Amino acid sequence: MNNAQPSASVPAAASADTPPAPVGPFADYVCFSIYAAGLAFNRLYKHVLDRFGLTYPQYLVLVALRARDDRTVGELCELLFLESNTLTPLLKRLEAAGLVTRTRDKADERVVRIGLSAQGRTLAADIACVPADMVAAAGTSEQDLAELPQLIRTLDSLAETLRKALP
Amino acid sequence: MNNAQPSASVPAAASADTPPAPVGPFADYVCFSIYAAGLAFNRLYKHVLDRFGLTYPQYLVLVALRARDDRTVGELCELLFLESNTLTPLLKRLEAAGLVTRTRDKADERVVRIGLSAQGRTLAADIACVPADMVAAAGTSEQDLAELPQLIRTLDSLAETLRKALP
DNA sequence: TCTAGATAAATCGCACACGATCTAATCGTG
DNA sequence: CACGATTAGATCGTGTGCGATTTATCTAGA
Repeated sequence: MNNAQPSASVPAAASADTPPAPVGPFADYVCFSIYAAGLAFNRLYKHVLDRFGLTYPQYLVLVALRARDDRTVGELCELLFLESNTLTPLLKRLEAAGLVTRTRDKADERVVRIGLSAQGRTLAADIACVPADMVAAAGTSEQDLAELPQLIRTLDSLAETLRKALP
Repeated sequence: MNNAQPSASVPAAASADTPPAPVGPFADYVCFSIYAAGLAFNRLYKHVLDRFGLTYPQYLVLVALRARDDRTVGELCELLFLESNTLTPLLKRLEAAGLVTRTRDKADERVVRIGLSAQGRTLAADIACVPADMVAAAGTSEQDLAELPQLIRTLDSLAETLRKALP
């Protein structure tokens, strides 16, 4: 009811101060904040990852493979919360770039295993500086940094709730 | 240093418990949490918005126009943090669907003004139930709800920092 | 054994999202 | 008034993302 709505919650901020949602500030506004933060992160990542020729999800795949190699497509889907119809073409692009290998599993021909090529392993090591680059590029304030652990916990919990709500 | 990392932080969770980022848990993991939460929200929105035939950004445009009509493309870009190259085709789709009108501004022929059609106004009123639908579909817990105002503040502040870091 | 279901990826169509670039219109300064 | 600079949208190409479907393989049960 009486929560001081920060002015950045866009759909409401349009007209002066009418909270139009009958259920309170949730749903619309937390969605939008996540959406907008995702856009902003993606844009900054584009710039930071540009010199590696990688997109953000491609970067995530390399980080996952650096931690452990020879993963199946399904494992990567689960890790990144993506569907195979998104990952398959992405992985083919990484293969075309010479960064990963895609081989049918001998034991189960349905499964495709993804491994790092030599070049991919080198790049996976090189991108270890990306988190630091992001912090530097963002010029993150101490205040923001202090709130991040709680932010992550809340986001992960929320995302888990949403994922469980789907068929 | 010693923050109990929830297991959902994917790129690290791959190998047992090695925090690979030299700068601490930021950058990589908060990005990923936002990314994953955005994916989850988007998927749930797809299902909720399906009966209206709208996507999430299309829904945002209608909500913005419901609050105030006859906006310029640039105003909508600013509100939604999108570029014209994203909004222009989206608005053309909404126009093709008969929901909005696109007219050149008489005073400044460079400007295109977006208005709601009669059908668009009806739909904009109908989608007022979407926030409640989302809450219902998500089965949001009381605990999550309590943390949302702080979550929104942190996300908006973070997004603002990121946006200011770009050219 | 042989086939009905289940499973893993892949394919298809559509809609964002962005960087780079283009066009048309307006503005600013001489 | 003129003309370079700016501004508002639009266009183009690439890369996600997802729902629906398809293909190939594997597994269970009669």
